Amino acid sequence: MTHRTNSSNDWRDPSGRRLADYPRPSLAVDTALLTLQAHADSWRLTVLQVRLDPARGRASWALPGTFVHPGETMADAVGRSLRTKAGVTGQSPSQLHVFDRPDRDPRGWVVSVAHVDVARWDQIQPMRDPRRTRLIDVARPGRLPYDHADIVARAVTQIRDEYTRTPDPRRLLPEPFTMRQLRLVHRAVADVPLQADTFRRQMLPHLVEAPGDTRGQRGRPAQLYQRATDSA
Amino acid sequence: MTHRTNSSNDWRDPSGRRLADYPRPSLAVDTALLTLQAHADSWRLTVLQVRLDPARGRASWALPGTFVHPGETMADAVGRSLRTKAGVTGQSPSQLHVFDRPDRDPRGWVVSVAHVDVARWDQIQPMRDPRRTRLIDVARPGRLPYDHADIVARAVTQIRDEYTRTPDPRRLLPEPFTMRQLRLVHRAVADVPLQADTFRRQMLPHLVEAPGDTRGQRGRPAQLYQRATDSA
DNA sequence: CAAATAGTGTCTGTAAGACACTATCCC
DNA sequence: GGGATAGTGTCTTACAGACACTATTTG
Repeated sequence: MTHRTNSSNDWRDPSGRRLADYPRPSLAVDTALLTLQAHADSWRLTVLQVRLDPARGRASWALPGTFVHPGETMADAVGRSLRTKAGVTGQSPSQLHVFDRPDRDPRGWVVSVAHVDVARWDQIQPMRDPRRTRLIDVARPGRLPYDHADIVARAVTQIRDEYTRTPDPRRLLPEPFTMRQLRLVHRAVADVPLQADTFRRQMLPHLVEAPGDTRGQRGRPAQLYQRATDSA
Repeated sequence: MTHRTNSSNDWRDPSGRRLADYPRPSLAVDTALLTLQAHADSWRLTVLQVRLDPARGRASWALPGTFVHPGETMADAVGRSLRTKAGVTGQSPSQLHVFDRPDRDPRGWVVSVAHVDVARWDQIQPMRDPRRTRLIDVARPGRLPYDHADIVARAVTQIRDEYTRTPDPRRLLPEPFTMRQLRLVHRAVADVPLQADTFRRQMLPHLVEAPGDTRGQRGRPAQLYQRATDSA
């Protein structure tokens, strides 16, 4: 909607009514925060869930979400919900889909914008309260209320798609990193084996060599890399 | 946001307030309806714009949009705005992006969900009122208010992306069609020359032959095709 | 016949996928 | 040396892009 008007909240439409006189929905955000969890010598891809109102009978889990407050962007609200409900900070989720069935929430007219991001759990774990948060494998996210199972499925598809094009676009790895570290991260996201030589040749055009010494591990020392500027 | 509650609008939060007691944004939809316009013996890709409030001085144009009403989905609102503002029916736009800067609309807190679809103008033209609607080349959409220039750019990118994968996914062509008709439509969307032989070999796996006679045109008659079920 | 469009044969370059091999470290 | 990891050479297959050619119609 786009009528240009004088800049004041006294704006009135042709029938003399102000914007605030019309019914409006509540605006919510829900976030699928996919997390890489260390598991044996690789990673597992899970999704962060938070406990709903523990007073209400048996455990019930959902994606973290909140209503958007006035003066706030959806990104602000996502950050706030992750911080207050799961102790997670520093994420920058992106929009995934808007859920707007008028009857989707029994509390009334609530439109929810689903968001997605990825993080390594070992970088955000210190703030976790295990009684209020849990990490569930993305393949079996459990019973989730509302559209949350749908959100998880879309989130996984979205992130897998991003990770087929470019090296670690969500910056799970700090630079510089070795090709092996990059491959293990991509392996966890994609959930299919990635052959080392093919993967290397796909990624090399989007990487530049970085200085540094990787001796001290088993095997031949590896070259360090950074993301090339063309791959963000 | 996702607390499971009893299904009634009397729901109250821990401080005893109802949903309706919290401030809510107005929810709007805006639609970039890209249109293929016959032009010489090919097509031009344009975007539909509608005139804003003609009483307000010199002409000003914008993408069609409206506020979402209670009980309505965003898809409903998009259909209503296209019908009442441009006389266009039968489209099924898809979500593109949510614009939510708190200060983006001088009338107050307005969150807008941008949508996109494509149509052939010769199929919707009969209802057009030329004083209230116009079609502008997508490369130079003119001065547009709010985020509308951004919406057009995203819409074009989105549609071009869809049309690189599959034959006419938005069903601009009625079945059956010839390879030439398909190529001209894709050519207009992509805005780059498409070589006939390469295009054919890319599309054939997603098409099945259809019966019918195409004699009566210039040159050798062409095979008719339908979309294969795997390319919806 | 010419003009026009439809469709195929084929060459070249590139890249994915796979396997084998070499390279360089730690123990 | 043996084990482990890093990295390269190279073969096969596939396919995009391009050009040339054949095929079938109208006028």
